[in-house]
Amino acid sequence: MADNSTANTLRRTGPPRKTISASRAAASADTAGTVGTIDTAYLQTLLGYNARRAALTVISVFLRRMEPYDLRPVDFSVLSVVAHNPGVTSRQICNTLDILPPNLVGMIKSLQKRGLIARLPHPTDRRAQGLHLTEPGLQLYTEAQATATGLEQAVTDRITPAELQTLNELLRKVYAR
Amino acid sequence: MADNSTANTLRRTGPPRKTISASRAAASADTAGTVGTIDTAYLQTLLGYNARRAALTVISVFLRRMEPYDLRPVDFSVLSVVAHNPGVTSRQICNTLDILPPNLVGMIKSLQKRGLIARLPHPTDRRAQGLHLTEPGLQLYTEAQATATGLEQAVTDRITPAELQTLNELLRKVYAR
DNA sequence: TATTGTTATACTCTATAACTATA
DNA sequence: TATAGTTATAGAGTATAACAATA
Repeated sequence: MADNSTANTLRRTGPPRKTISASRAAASADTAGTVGTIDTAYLQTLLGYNARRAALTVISVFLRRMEPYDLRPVDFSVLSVVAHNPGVTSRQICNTLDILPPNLVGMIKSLQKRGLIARLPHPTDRRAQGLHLTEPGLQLYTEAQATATGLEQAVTDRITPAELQTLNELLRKVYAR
Repeated sequence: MADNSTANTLRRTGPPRKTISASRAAASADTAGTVGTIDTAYLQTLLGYNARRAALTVISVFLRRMEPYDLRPVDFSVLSVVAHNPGVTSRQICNTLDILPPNLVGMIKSLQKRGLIARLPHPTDRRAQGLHLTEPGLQLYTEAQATATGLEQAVTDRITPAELQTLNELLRKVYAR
């Protein structure tokens, strides 16, 4: 935790401060030019900063635990959407996960090459293709999903399950626009 | 919000599901191969997914509103640390913001070239250099900080200020390890 | 021997333009 | 005329190795 003496003046809920001179003075009052503990109190008031740091923390654990399945977060997300929405098209995945079409092509190709997904002709639109998990794909994804659920519990061991649910709900309210 | 009939079975707080067949059946029961609304209920239970989506949402607004200052999120973070910790060293910034030293060099160089920061000889360590905001740097950062505070309020208009504070506190508990 | 700042470089991620086949 | 999928490619972001100067 950062120094509370300066944090209190920065974390107040009122209007934005006009200057930052108070906290500058507080941070450099003791020595001339050297800094001990770094004051990040202001950045810690920013949702963008906190959300990004938290996401990177979770993702680093994700990368480690998903190594056995050779799945990056985006691969897992794609598999998850296909698993829960058999017959989904590439374009639908792009819209759902905010992936640009050219960047999805390689992922789909790779997952298909690994035998995890299959592309079937779309029943009504000959331009599109319906994506489905293969049997090995379903087996791998099922294990990966259990791993994902487990690592979430591990990485959130500093908050209660109720707090985690609150956290997820609040985050969804921010990005669901 | 996603379909609650399937979401309820996926969002429960018990142990991980062994299979995903129930939600697959639910998603594809009506038509053979086509998908209407995409079910992302499972992904929405993952903090990693929600935090990343929320961060990207905030960042996209950040990029737009910070255009007048020509500051990316990382530039703003660096300026913020320097502003609140005059005399801080590059290495300290790297440790604080999780930036690798080689990737900070160019940013510092650029901010210095723009006349926003100055590198002064470190008082006790001749290898290091203390970073400080210039007067124009302080002026620009002060405006940018007010803009950042303002855009946070705009992007979190779906939750209350109290909820935002809860959200930020919970996120910090996740990444402060 | 370890650390600060740096260069060079490779790798990954993200974004844009343009094409084809079909709607 | 618009959309689904694709190719090629550019740009931004992130990573490792290795070096000189100093601790």
